Amino acid sequence: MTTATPESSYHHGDLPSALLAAVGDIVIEKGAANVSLREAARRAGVSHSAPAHHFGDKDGMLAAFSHQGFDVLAAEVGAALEVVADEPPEVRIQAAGAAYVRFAAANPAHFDVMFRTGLGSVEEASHDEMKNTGAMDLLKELVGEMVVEGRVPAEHAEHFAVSLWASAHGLASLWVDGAIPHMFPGMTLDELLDAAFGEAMLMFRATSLGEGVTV
Amino acid sequence: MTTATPESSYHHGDLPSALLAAVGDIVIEKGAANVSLREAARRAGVSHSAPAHHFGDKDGMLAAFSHQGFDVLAAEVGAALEVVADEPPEVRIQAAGAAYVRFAAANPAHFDVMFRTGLGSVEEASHDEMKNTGAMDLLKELVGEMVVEGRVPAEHAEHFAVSLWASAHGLASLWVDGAIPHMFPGMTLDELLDAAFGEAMLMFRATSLGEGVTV
DNA sequence: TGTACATCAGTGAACGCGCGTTCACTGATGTAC
DNA sequence: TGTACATCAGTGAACGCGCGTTCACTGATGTAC
Repeated sequence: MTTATPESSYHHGDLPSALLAAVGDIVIEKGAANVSLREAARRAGVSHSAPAHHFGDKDGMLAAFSHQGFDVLAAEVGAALEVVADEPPEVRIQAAGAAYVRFAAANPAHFDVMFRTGLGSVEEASHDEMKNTGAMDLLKELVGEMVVEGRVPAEHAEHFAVSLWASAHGLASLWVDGAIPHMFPGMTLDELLDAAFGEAMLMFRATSLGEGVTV
Repeated sequence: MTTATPESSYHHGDLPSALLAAVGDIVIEKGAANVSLREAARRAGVSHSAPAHHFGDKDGMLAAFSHQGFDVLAAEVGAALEVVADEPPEVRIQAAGAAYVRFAAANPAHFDVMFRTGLGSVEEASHDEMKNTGAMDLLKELVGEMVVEGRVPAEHAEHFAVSLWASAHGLASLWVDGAIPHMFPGMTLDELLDAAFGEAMLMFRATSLGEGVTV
């Protein structure tokens, strides 16, 4: 049993991971805007020019952090779906939506960099990640199953999909930045997930879309 | 008729407004993280130390920009509600939600700074603005009317309110950062607002909340 | 109408700071023979 | 087992930059009398 921390070694062992962990800490403590190569290096206990070795430049480091988040998100949604693999599509949509919001709540720094970094920044890269992990395909596929089973009129499938995505994304955003706990103290995430993705709600959304009065 | 631009004058005329307009442009072009006092001053054609005169410091300038956004949001939601003042509460909720999303789509820079500046920044100030403009009170009041009319069980009122807020906020976020147009090209905002806040949808949400199967 | 003065708006030089990036380097590790 | 060498990981000095903030200043405007 060797000492767990090889602190006298010249090589770090797993510097990329340590740097990404540092990025997460910085985002939580000082906001995504204050992430810097030098600060991440400092926290990883390494010279300020070391990060460039692994990530090329600052954008590269943030992109790696974001990518890590998309991997975790995909894994967690996937795991949630395995549990309900044999259930009808509305139950699986419910599970996927809940996993999306829970991911955000559990990984606020990642969610922030992935989706909330703001206008003019790495947006397009994020959209591509979203496509590459197949998240959007998955949503469309689940909605597609509901169409096949006759539960969603084909012409409303896309609106249904976007509407679900927006519910999940809005819940995640407001929860992560503390707005919900601030305005409605004591409310739990489980209650909210149930209100937004409860089965009765999903079934109604699926069938009634487009039948409402025009705004 | 004098020349519209008093360019030789020492005093600007309305420098605060010009600076806030510059902030908006910077947010759109380079992201909220790249807003600086000096860049705003440059765009307003004024010395780099002028902004401090009006806003104190950088945080003050961003707070003023955010405040301006909350004012516009409150005005637009108010105007939308006047049109439907005599309608039942679910119609007014629909109108308010649509106004919220339309505000974001029309003022992406403001929406970004108000709500999406990220963890660790001016969050708490934003929550307070939200309270001060009475936006949250308004939502609670409208939902309260539905409770009084027996359309929402009192114990589900808060979940209903949050669920509506999340839908609006998610739609606004995904629309503003281009995710929806990117994933679902050709979709219009009106279609989405109808899907999310259509009257049938609202009525169902109001009555069915909490009756779904637990997640 | 004119003068004195206070107030306000904007200037420009100066400061110190943290940053991203480059580059020649050195320490450590692995591999071929 | 030992040696030579290539490759990789991290160092530290140096650069130039844009920034926020301060401060004594000056130009313009308004107000009291």
